Amino acid sequence: MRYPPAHKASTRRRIVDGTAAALRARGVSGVGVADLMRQAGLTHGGFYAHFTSKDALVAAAIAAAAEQSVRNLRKAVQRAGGKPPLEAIVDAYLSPAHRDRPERGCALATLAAELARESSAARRALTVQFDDLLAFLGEHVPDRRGASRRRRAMAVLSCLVGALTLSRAVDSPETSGEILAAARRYLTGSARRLRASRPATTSRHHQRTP
Amino acid sequence: MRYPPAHKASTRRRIVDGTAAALRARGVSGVGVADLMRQAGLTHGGFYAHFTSKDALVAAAIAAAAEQSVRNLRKAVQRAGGKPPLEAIVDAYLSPAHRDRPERGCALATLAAELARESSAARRALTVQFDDLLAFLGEHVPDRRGASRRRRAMAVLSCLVGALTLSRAVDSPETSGEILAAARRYLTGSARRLRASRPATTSRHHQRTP
DNA sequence: TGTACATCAGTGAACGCGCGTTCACTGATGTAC
DNA sequence: TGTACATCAGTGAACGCGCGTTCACTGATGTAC
Repeated sequence: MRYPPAHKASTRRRIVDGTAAALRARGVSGVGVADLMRQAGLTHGGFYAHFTSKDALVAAAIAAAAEQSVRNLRKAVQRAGGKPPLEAIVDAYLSPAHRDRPERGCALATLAAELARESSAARRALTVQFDDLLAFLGEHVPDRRGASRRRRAMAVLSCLVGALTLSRAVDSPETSGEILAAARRYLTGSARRLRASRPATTSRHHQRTP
Repeated sequence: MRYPPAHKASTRRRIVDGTAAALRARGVSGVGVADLMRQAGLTHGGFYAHFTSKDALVAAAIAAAAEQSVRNLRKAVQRAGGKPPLEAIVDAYLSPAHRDRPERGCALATLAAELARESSAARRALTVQFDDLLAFLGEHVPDRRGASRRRRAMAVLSCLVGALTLSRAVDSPETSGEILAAARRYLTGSARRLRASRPATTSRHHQRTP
């Protein structure tokens, strides 16, 4: 069964991508090595030719999910038209579509609580995702100074992750929608209030760290 | 081994309380029936004389944890002195002490993501905790109208839960502390800004729904 | 060009383990006579 | 007051199951001669 040189790498990618989705849908303890291999069209025995452990696969899958998340939010900013970028991000992140498709969404909302308990490569990968998202948010937050930009990005990200998680956890669809709407309004409202109090910087959404 | 009439109830309470702690420390899939019974000084066989299933115990434990959470926050408000109640709540919820003791803390932060995936009695219990915390926050939020009070309480709760979860997930102690501080500042700052813009209501923290 | 061999991604049986749940049993006590 | 029996919280062996991981093996292909 000798395969072309790129074959193994493409199999690996298939396993990682499938895991990235399954993981966000069912959590780390909700996915099994055998399931994941079957999903990639393989049997479980070959798993350890690709990864040293389940944790290593989970870490790789989180890294893949993280890239996808940031890419999606960048797209949302580009598609936003006249909308301030931060508003576009908040609307996309706190949309019913994101809530209803955890398998394609932000891994922080689905995995942070579970991974907080263990010290693993997976936790490391999740921290990297956190840093990436934070840097991305920092580009679009209305503050001027680096320190306050980082602070606000952290607060906004907390709100995003918390609201999405709660909107998924609550068992009433009405309440779920209310949570998303309330957080959207709170986040974009407080940015507007800040811009209004500092008219000089109103249109500086795209400012970046030097 | 006939026991006094109150004996069974007190055993049940011991199991529930132990589970309420273990659950928040290790998650639903991280605790086993046998462990929990051993922790209460019993063997696993007697479990089903007290509960119909693991899920039923988890639901009871979440209800117990919820009561404790709200009680703790009420205490924080009473102990606050001159501090606005909302600020006392935010400071208590986003304290390093709360972060470092998940087993005594808010169940939303530890269990929401995990329970969002299943429809169970446990998820129902968590929704009740959400409603309780929301009502409690609603008592102390700076808004006047009921609808905007509920909206703001939802946004604040989202921020609290998200920041606590992220501060536990991130693997750098410095970043963890920064997240807590940033969310504290954001939440109390935006309430202050709102109060400042409506001087007439500055001292109405304790106002309640009629 | 033809033959023998090395390679290595993938197979499938097996491992020890912990899980939630079931069930026949125990034995100290309260109750009936 | 003394004896026989019912009660029932708790015991511990056993169940089927799925888990992560290991390992001897397969077999189509590229390479060496």
